[in-house]
Amino acid sequence: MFGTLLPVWIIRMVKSQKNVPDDRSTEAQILDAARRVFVRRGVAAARTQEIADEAGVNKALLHYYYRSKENLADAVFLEAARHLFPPMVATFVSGLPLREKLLRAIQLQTDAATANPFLPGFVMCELRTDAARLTRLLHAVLPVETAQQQLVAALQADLDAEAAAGRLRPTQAETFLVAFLSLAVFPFAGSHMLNTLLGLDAAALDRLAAWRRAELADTLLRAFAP
Amino acid sequence: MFGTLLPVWIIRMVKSQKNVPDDRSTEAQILDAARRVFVRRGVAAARTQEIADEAGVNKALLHYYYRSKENLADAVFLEAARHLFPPMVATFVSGLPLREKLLRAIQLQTDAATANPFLPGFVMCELRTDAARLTRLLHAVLPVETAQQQLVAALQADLDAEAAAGRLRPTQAETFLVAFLSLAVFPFAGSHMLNTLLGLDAAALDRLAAWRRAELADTLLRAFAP
DNA sequence: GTCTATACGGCGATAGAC
DNA sequence: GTCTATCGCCGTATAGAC
Repeated sequence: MFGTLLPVWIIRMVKSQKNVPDDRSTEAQILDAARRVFVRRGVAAARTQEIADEAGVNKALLHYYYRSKENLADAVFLEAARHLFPPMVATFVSGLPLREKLLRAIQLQTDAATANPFLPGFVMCELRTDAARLTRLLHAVLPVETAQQQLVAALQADLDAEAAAGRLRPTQAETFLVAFLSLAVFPFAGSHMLNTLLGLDAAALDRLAAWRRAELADTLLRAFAP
Repeated sequence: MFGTLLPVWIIRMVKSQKNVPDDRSTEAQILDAARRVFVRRGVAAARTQEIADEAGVNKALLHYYYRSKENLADAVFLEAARHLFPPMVATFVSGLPLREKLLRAIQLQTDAATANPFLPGFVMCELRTDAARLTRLLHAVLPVETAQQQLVAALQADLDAEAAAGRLRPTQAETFLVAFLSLAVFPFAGSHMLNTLLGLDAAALDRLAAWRRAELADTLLRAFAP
């Protein structure tokens, strides 16, 4: 259907508007290799040669499929983000009780960070100095403004209801949300820091992750109790 | 006292063993410029030419004083870390009541992160994939193992005492410490993420910082209350 | 101490052959 | 689609004038 001499990024632009399934051979191998190397080295320190070696192809093929290391990093991010952000937003705007929302959100975040350690580090580090790029990537995954408004509005309604019932203090949704994200994301994003700074090894970090799955929702609710 | 033809990094090695005050002219200007450029671009994306321009000196002088970009980044880190980590450890091993310790620690962390946005990002991002370097740098600032043990032991004693008095649930020091660091550090380290993801502007982040200074200690204690 | 000038090597990007 | 060869940028390093 597509001429074999067309650069792949042009084919991809057409396919992305037509739901044509991608060819999952060399292109996917490069993406998998890139994810592994990015996780191992960080994007900045990753060498395209190492990615090519790990994928078993030539360095020039990376350019053929993705045109630049930056695009390759974006593709890795998007693949992971599509599996995390939409379900996360859907959870918070669902009709579930607040405690159930928190439990599901923690489950989503924990599973995503375990399956894909790339995501938190990439967002916090590589995109730190390029807000425009982060904005562009997020808009490829979510209707950001709409999702923000709906999520914050739904959470504020939950918090107001809990406050009216005397189960929580009056609380701003932003405050609660930042506390939630801090407790859920930081231990993954900063695992190296915790390892060196506090001497927490992989086993200790696993225990903490288990604690979060079991206790974080109730701990957070207790933190904002009257 | 030192020959003016000796490379500065050798002079520095001698001075660091003798408490000789550094010359605070060109060398300090380079350090200040490097800090600004590193904060603006991230270390990996920072160009040594931009640092030299910003310091008003030639690129060769960077090599004369610091030998490499990595050494320059280390120097920026050490300057900031010396002002944060030792007082932080001292606070936790002091004889103050737990609530006072938390209030002081939050004050220290907030002041440090405000005065020096370089630190959390540098540790979480640039040192993420180089544990050996982080370890080496920390040992230049603190007796890491000793400090870790004393801090965790002191905190565990506090938590046990509070639990015995019925004011807290039985709590592991590691769990409490990670929760504290998450809530105190993440909003700074991930400010760009919060900005784009949740639409929090600088004013909103300032309000959250004010909230943490005023409320975080009690919120954290409430989170681990019976 | 500070500068100009220059060289080397690594790496990302790219052209062109097949 | 895949490869070889090459270009250009940048960090590092050094020589040498003042």
